[in-house]
Amino acid sequence: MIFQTAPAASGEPIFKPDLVRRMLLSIFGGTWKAGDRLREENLAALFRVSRTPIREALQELAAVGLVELRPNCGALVASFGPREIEEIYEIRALLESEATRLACTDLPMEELQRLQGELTDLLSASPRSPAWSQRAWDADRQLHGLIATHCPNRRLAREIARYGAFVQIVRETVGNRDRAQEGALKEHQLIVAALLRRNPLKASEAMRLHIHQAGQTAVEAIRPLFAPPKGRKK
Amino acid sequence: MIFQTAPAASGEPIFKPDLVRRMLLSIFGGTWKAGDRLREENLAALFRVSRTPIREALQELAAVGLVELRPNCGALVASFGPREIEEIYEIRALLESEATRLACTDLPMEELQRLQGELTDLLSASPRSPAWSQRAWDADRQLHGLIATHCPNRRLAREIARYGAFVQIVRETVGNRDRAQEGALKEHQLIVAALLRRNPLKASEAMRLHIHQAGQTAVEAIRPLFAPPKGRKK
DNA sequence: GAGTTCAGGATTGTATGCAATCCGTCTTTT
DNA sequence: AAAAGACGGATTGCATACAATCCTGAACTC
Repeated sequence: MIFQTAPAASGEPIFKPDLVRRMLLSIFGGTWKAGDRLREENLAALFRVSRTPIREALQELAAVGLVELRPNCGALVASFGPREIEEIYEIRALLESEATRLACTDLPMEELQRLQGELTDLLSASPRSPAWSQRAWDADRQLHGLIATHCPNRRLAREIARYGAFVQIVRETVGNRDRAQEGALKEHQLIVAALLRRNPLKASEAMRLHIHQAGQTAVEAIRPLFAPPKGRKK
Repeated sequence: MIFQTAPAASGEPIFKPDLVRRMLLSIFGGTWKAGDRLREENLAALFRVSRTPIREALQELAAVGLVELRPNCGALVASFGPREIEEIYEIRALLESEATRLACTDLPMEELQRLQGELTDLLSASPRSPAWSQRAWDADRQLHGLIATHCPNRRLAREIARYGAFVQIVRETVGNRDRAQEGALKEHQLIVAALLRRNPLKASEAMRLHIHQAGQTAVEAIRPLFAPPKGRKK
């Protein structure tokens, strides 16, 4: 098991935001395999709710592409291997680099400088404790969030946010890898430096590279989970 | 999905997609204004169904961004003026230019040559009849469809298809404008020529410009509808 | 008179029951 | 015996009923 997957017969009722999230974790965590057919009644029993919220949760998951909803045939779990992860990061790289380019001139200097300081602190900190990892991820979220917030194309920001769930879950799956995090922080420094110089193209390209790197890390971390072909290919 | 109602494999009247499409047309057609609060019970009465399919349709519309779904507050019709159209075309330009770049080497020569011939025919045809417009739109769809089909990043193709609904509806709103269509055909020629030369960067850039131009046309066509807040709406 | 609180109505969220549909299997006919 | 059609179980799609929540407004207190 990759990480703590939800089910396990807790007697407490589940509320909708949690419901979607828990189903998402179950899907991504490997409770079900790609191509599995999810039956509403089973899910309803599993999560202790009726079929109605289950159906709505499935629709939300289908909108993000985690399940395929076929009329009168139920929900099929989408495939989610290294290839799909790579595709997602390719799209993220596109969207976020563009957002970086567009937001570059609007980003408040003081925020950028604060982030720059935080990045320097993090990289010079000696112990790579879990707390350090947490701070590093917070810094990552702050940078991406800052750009999304100041992106003049609101729909673009929205599309980026759509992929936030994936990123979050991939992170939880990948786990804390100091080496990768350190690399990410250095890439962040490049981005912030370009933003401070108000150089949209440089910043955009730095962001593209950063997400490309993150994608490679994620793919490498996930590949072993899919490497042993345990037969269930079809 | 939402538009491109099921490929007519079965001629039967499909209920739910039809419902979503009708709501979509109502929203975009001006039955409701931006910010209007849609109440499920009213919609249910209007479309003669119960609230359950209405809720599901609203979720689908929310997934595409046509309504904003707020917990316990119902569905708010999203704003849809020139600014939003511009944003959409900006994103389309990003996605489709990348898809063009990725698909460039895989596109079958014969299809490209056929399209090239069709474009030449269309541009040399003298009468700009409605039939000509139809053929021109078909050629447009074929080009974009061809690229999406051969795009190795399947999720990217899926995201592009998500915006197909907007494109379709914007077209119906904008109507056929010969001058714009003629320009689009010439841009198509540039794209196809680059694809035939297997030049991904040139093709990608040509696609980006093409969609940018189409976006400008759409914005100009839609702006007058929003300039005076008088009743172009019912 | 203004702010607060509580009650009532209105609206969304959830549960359950029923109808329509699909798939597997068995029977019947050629 | 093989193929085709029909029947039954299983599952999704829809409708209705109920519970929880939110907004409105008015009355009450300070």
